[in-house]
Order: sequence, then C-alpha cells, then structure tokens
Amino acid sequence: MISENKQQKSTQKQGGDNSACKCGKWQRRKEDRPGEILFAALQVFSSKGFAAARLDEVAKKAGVSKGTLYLYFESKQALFKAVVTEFVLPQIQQAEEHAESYQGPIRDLMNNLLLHWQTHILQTELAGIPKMIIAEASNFPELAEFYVENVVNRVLAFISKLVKLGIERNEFRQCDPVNTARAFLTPMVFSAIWQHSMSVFDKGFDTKDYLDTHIEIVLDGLTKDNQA
Amino acid sequence: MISENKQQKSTQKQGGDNSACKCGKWQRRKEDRPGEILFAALQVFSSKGFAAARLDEVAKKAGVSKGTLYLYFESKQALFKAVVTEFVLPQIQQAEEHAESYQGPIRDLMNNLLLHWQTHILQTELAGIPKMIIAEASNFPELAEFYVENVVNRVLAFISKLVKLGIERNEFRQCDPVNTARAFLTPMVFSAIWQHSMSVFDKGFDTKDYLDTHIEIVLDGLTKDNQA
DNA sequence: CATAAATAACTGACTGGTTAGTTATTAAAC
DNA sequence: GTTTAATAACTAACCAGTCAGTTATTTATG
Repeated sequence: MISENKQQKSTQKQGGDNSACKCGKWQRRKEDRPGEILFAALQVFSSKGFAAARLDEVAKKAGVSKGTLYLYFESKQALFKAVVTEFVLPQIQQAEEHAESYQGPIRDLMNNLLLHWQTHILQTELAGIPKMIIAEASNFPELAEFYVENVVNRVLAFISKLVKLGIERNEFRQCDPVNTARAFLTPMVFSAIWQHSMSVFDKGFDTKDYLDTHIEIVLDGLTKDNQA
Repeated sequence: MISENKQQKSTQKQGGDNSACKCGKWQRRKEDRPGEILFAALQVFSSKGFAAARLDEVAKKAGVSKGTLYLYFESKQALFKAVVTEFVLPQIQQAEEHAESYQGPIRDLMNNLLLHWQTHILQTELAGIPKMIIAEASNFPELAEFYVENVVNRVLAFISKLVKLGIERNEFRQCDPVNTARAFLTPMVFSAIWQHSMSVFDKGFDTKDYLDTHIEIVLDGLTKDNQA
C-alpha cells in the first residue's frame, strides 16, 4: 500500500494537477508535500504574480487543502521565497559548474549558455520567475533584495568573469565587463518576461529568431576580426 | 476664484499631491479633474501595479474622494486604460514626427531617440508603464492586447522602417529589420522596467552606462566599416 | 497477532480585515 | 431654486490565515 503511493507520485509533475490522481483525500505523504506545493506555487505565481495568486488555487493544484499549505510554509510570502530558492539557485549552480569544466573559446561557452537557456529554461515554468520578481519588487522589497543578492549579483559576477577572460585571451575587444555582461543577459531575461506576459498577443514574437539576432549582434560585436 | 485654482494647478505635477492645497473640499473643477486623476493614477499604478494600487490612494493624491473617480472613469480598469492612452500614445506620435522631419544618418537618428528616452522618459513616471503592463498582462489580457496593438506594434513598425532605410542607404549591413528593431528596443524597455523595480537594490546598475554600452554594441555592430 | 490508545497529517468552514464600487447627502454655481 | 460636482458612509465580495474536527499511521499493550 505505502509503496504504491510513492510510485504513483513520480508522474505528478507531468500532469501538473495532483487533484486528478485517484488516491483518497486523506493520504499522508509528509515527504512529498513540500515539493508538490512548491511546484504548484511556481505555476500559479509565475502566471498570476504574487498578489493575484490564490492560495486556494495553489492548494488545488498541489492536491491538498489550503490548511495543509500552512503546515509546510509559514505564510504566502515564505512560500514565494521558497519557490525562488528552490528552483532558481540550482540552475545557476549548474551553469557555473559547466563553465568551470569548460575548455574552449569563451564565445562558444556563452553561446552554449544561451542555447541552454533557450531549450531548457524558457520552455519551463522557471521562465516565469523573473516576471514575478519584477512585478512584485516594489510591493515586496524584502524579496527583491533577496533576489538581487542571491541571483542577480551572482549571475552578473559569473558572466562578467567570462567576458573578462575573453578579453584577456584576446578573443574579445576591450569593453567594460559588467555592462557587457548586462548587455548579454538582458535579452535572455527579456525573452522570459515577454514570453510570460505579452507573447500571447504579440504574435510576431519568435523567441528563437529574437535570441539568434541578439547573439549575432552581441557576440559578433565583441569578437575581434569578425569580418568574413 | 476659479482662475486662482487653475493657476495653482500648474504646479501640481511637481508636488504630486493635490491634497496639500488649501482650497476647500467642495471646489468644483470639472475641467481639471480628469487630468489630475490620471496623473495621480499613473503614479500609483506605476509604482504598485494594477492589483496593488488602491483607489483611495489615487483619490488622495488627486485631492478628491474615491467617489469622484467614478464620476470621470467607469471602473478601475477603465482608469488604467486611460492612463496608457493619455500618456504613452502622444510620446510615440512625437517620435514619429521627429523622424519624419529628420535629415541625416539613420544611426544618428536612432541615437537621438535613445538619448531622448534616457533624458525625457526614463526620469518620469512614464517609465513605470511597461512594468505595469507586463506585470498585469496575464490578469488583464484585454489590456495587454490593447497595448500590443496600439503601442508595441506601432513602435516596432516605426523602428523596423528606420532599420530598413538604413540598409537601403547602405549605412547598415544586411539584417532582419524587425528582429533588429527588437534588439534595439529591448534595452530601452528593460532599463525602464529595471529602474521601476530592481534598481533600488541593484546598486551597480547605472542606466547611462548600461544604455551607452548597448548603443555601442548594437549600432557599431550594425554600422558598416566601423573599424577605427 | 490483534486491538486500542496516541500521534500527527490533513481538511474545510470560518473570521477579520480589506477594498472596488454604490448611493444618499451636501454644498457650490448660476 | 434648480442643477450638478463632490463627498463620505455604506455594501458586497473576496481572501489570507486560523482552528476545531477528521482520518491515517504509529506505537503500546495483552
């Protein structure tokens, strides 16, 4: 009986709505609840934003009652914060490790990072997080501060270091590393924001074309002797 | 009495809070109310977003009671929409007219547009509108649709035309005009979004440096024979 | 092993505070 | 005195967070 329940769980993230599963209402699965709740919260927050997100909807998506949310998270804000920590930080970690072990031109590494963003992040609910943060920053300054310290600054430092390395290796022309890092990152962030807000209405927006143009302009603009 | 009030009004946008004025509570100024309310709404919406904006705060800022808002605007959403129409569309009109009468290199014209953005838009409450739209797009799809049709598509068409002209005149290299227009516009929009959300916490962000790097990369990247 | 008591996960109806929108009333204007 | 701008008290709805009650699971007992 117990093992059956635990196996059933493995398909949960595909469905996206645990309430569909046939298991009874009073299933006790202390281990799995936090993850299920966080994933449900990511979905609701990323599409509605913080203020408009309804905890009843999060609970329904996670297949629990609203009361259960409060067994695992202190408040709506704590849940919001946990979503960011849970889903964003591991991604950065992974990118840093990839760069660490990478041998080859910086240009190609940066191209890899952008490609990974395009194929593995933009498609997922993760892409909703930047919009969520920006939208709620002024109403929840504590969260914005947390995000800048743990995400923005860390990513900026990471990319700046790559640009600096590119200059040292004589791959890139002279430029300000931090601002160039921002120039490189902006369209990545923007593509995520746009996809999660306006792309439904902005029919002409094709993420791939947009990012291809971007990488062409920025990396060709940086690379020395890029004339064919 | 009336003329006194009207003169008093001219300083309103500096103060930003009409409730400070000593005129009596029952002043009847049918002509001026809509503008005052719209400006107050712009301020509140642009800093709080739609959902978190409180009509009581808008009313207080405009120096009226909440009931008065409903004499001039049908609903919160109608007010929101009016803010966009009132403040954004004239700016685009102006930019289009400037371009129309412009004689000289496209590169310089685009530089002008970016400079005007930097010095005349980014400083003002207007810069809060993009964030406001993006943040609320999924909760108010009708508004997002309205914005794409009236603002996004119009600006994209405008800039695309300039890029196309640049290619024809042999100033720019071959490229896709629409995606290049997006590449040019993205950091402008992003600077506005960032300024109205994260810049308080992201201390390293300097709008001028950021946009200078941007224009350098994009326009140098586009311009033919840009080797010194 | 069977059964009962204890514990802890979980539920859902409820509360208190908040706010968009309404309306009865007041005062200004002519 | 009539009309209308403006007010302020009001209502209806909504929702984060609570808690008393329900059920699954574990532990203790014979």
